[in-house]
Amino acid sequence: MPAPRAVKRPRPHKSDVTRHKILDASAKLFREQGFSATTLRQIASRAKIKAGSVYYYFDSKSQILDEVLKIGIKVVFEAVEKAVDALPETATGRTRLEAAVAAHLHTLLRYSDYTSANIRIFGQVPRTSQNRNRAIRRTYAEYWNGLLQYAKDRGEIGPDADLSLVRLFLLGSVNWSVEWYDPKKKSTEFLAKKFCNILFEGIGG
Amino acid sequence: MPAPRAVKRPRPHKSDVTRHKILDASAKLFREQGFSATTLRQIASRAKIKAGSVYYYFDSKSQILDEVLKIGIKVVFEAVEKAVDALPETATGRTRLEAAVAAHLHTLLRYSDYTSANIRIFGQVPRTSQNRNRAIRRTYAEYWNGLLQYAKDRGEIGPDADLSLVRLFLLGSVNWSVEWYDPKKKSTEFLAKKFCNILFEGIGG
Amino acid sequence: MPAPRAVKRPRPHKSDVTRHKILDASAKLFREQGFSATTLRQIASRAKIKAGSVYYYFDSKSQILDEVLKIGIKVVFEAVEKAVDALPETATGRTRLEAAVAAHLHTLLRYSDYTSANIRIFGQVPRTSQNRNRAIRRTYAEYWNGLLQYAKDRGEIGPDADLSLVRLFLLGSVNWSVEWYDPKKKSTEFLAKKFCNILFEGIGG
Amino acid sequence: MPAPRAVKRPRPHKSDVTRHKILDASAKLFREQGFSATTLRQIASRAKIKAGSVYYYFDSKSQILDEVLKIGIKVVFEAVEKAVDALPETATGRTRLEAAVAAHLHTLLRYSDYTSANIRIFGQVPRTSQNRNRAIRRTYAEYWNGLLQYAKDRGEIGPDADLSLVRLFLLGSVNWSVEWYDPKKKSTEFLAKKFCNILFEGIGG
DNA sequence: AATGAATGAGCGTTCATTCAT
DNA sequence: TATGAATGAACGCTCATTCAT
Repeated sequence: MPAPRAVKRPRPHKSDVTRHKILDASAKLFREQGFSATTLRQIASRAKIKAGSVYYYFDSKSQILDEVLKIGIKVVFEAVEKAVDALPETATGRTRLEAAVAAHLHTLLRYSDYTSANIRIFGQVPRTSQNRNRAIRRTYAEYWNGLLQYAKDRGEIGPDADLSLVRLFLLGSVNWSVEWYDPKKKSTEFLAKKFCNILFEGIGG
Repeated sequence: MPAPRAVKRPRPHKSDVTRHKILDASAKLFREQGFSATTLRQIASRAKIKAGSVYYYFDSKSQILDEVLKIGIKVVFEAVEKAVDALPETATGRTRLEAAVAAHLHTLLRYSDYTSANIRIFGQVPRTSQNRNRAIRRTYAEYWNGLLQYAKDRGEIGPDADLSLVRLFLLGSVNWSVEWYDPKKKSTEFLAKKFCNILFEGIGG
Repeated sequence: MPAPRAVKRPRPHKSDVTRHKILDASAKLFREQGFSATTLRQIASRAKIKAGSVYYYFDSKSQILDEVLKIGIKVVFEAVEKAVDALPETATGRTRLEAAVAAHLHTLLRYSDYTSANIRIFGQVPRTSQNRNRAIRRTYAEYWNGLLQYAKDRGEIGPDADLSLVRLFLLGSVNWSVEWYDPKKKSTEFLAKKFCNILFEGIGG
Repeated sequence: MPAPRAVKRPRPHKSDVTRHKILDASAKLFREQGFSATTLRQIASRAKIKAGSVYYYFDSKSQILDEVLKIGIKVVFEAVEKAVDALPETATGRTRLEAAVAAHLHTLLRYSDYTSANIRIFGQVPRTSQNRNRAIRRTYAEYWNGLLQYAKDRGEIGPDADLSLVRLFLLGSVNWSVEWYDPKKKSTEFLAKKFCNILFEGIGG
């Protein structure tokens, strides 16, 4: 997850600002209503411009979608990487996983409409858009596999575990939280801890 | 969750058949494309009738949605209950949970477009329709809480576990499988077993 | 205006009854909403049958319209003729006119939905239906011309009066009352008297 | 009834022109066929735009109706007021009434599709639209009452006359002319004169 | 850089009508 | 005699998109 956008364009043009407003508005609306229930006019209205102006920045509604989907993964990927990298080299595999889960959850539930939009709508979006998002998703999945492999190599995960399945199991729980999470009740850090506890120790009495 | 439809109407009218075809077509399409990307004409075409005829059976597209959502929970609820009830009285809490997970997964992934449609689209559907589906969803959630409580009471689940959170964690993983499951790779029974193993024993080495 | 229906069919078949119910329902609805805003299903529902059954009695919606329009004039024509014929031979032209106005008003405002429907909707109905109603309307107009001519011949109407224009003026006022008449405020007899007073004596001080 | 639109917007936008074309087309079609028999596509076609474009200017078909109905009364009101105001202060009540009738008739029969549409369709239009038109209709009726009262105060109308009834009688005749008037046969001025003669002197021999 | 105006395609829905039963 | 089921055409309306300004 390299190449922060800011390197390319140190001082954002006005156009960059508007472009961002369109994307922000779209992410929020896609997340709330889904892609096809969201109209260009809703997007434009939230971005405080007129519908026609959107086409100065994007060729089509599905180009906006592609960008939103891409940013959604990019943002969560960067956050997770950053959280793991911030750990001391001596950190255990489990500590790393906990940091990753916490960062993923925080991004998904508190920070980024792009990520939550991606997680929520991916399955209902036109297949062509899904396909365009698949490469980056795969890279992100590989990163998690790496995290799990690291722990397994160090004996923190039992030798019989099917890591792909574990990843699916863990990220399933985690992503599904977008459907029920209420920020007034629990913090994302608390949740991350609990999820990792269950994952590692199980609930058996 | 009893009441098999067949008892009420032993010989279905022609109209019942068409009504069912409409619902089946809708469930499949909603599941694939989401609610608002699905058109009445697509539904009609899959049901092999003309678009106008749909209105002989339903007042509106969202009435179809309501019915699809309702059936989606009803069907999985009935399947899970039936699977658990089929167990001997002596079955452990964990066995019951495993049977429940297997039945839920099978219904969701192999059997019912209604259930998978519900799980997939609920979050992107108009709030009014969500609300109309909430009562039965709550009942279903209560049933799972009961299953977990049973295991906890018998000491199969540790005394500190927050059962609501466990349910969310477990059903999250399970429901999320709708996004990645490939019937050619693993059976739902295998998956159920694995999920329960992770849940109870954890992956710790 | 001869041929009372009962002569042709002394004992009405059941079908005659239903046919009548359809016509009654149509007249009422056409009068209230106009022709094209009235649906076959509304008609059927008021007649307590199903929409398809209407076609056992009529070939099309506009055939119903034709019949309603025809009956509308027939009924008021018969009522007016009867009222005039009931007068003694010695009755003056003005008395005859007053009786005619009273009968027309009563039929239009209190008695027949067919007549009020005709008066209200004629101008907005397809030209073909208008044309089919024109013959009987002309006959009715001639009858009024006769009434006026009778009065003029006897010197009750000034020799310079253009009778066609007088008829238009009088029947205009009278027919327009369908737009404002409130049965709780004035009787049709009172109105007829007033109208004739204005027509004959004017309002000049 | 003053307020010439032109003062507000000296140079009409292109949009104003199209808006007007839509209203003109609607008034003409409503007048000819009634409200509900008139389709958006007919309106658009007469306005030389596409059906969808109508919605750039109006929210709904019934908003067009409301505007047409309002303009219909506004226009005839303004014309009548202007005609009466053009008379010398010394003009008699009868002269004023004659001018008013002439202006009303001319607007209704020769000048404004809005006014003739209003007069013809009001009774068959949805009640909600009727109600929205009622305020301005009432104001117009009051104006006529004022005209009649003026004549009565000066002794030109007999002291026993019920002015509301007289107004209904007169305007009934006048409005009804929309159903039979043929511009090739008589001028509206001629008709106005005749109507007032009958009204004031009656036809008595 | 942004918009007002317009469009074409298609949407959910209605409705007169048909017809086997 | 009447209806349940279905249809085809059209309706009011929405929407992504275009483009001159």
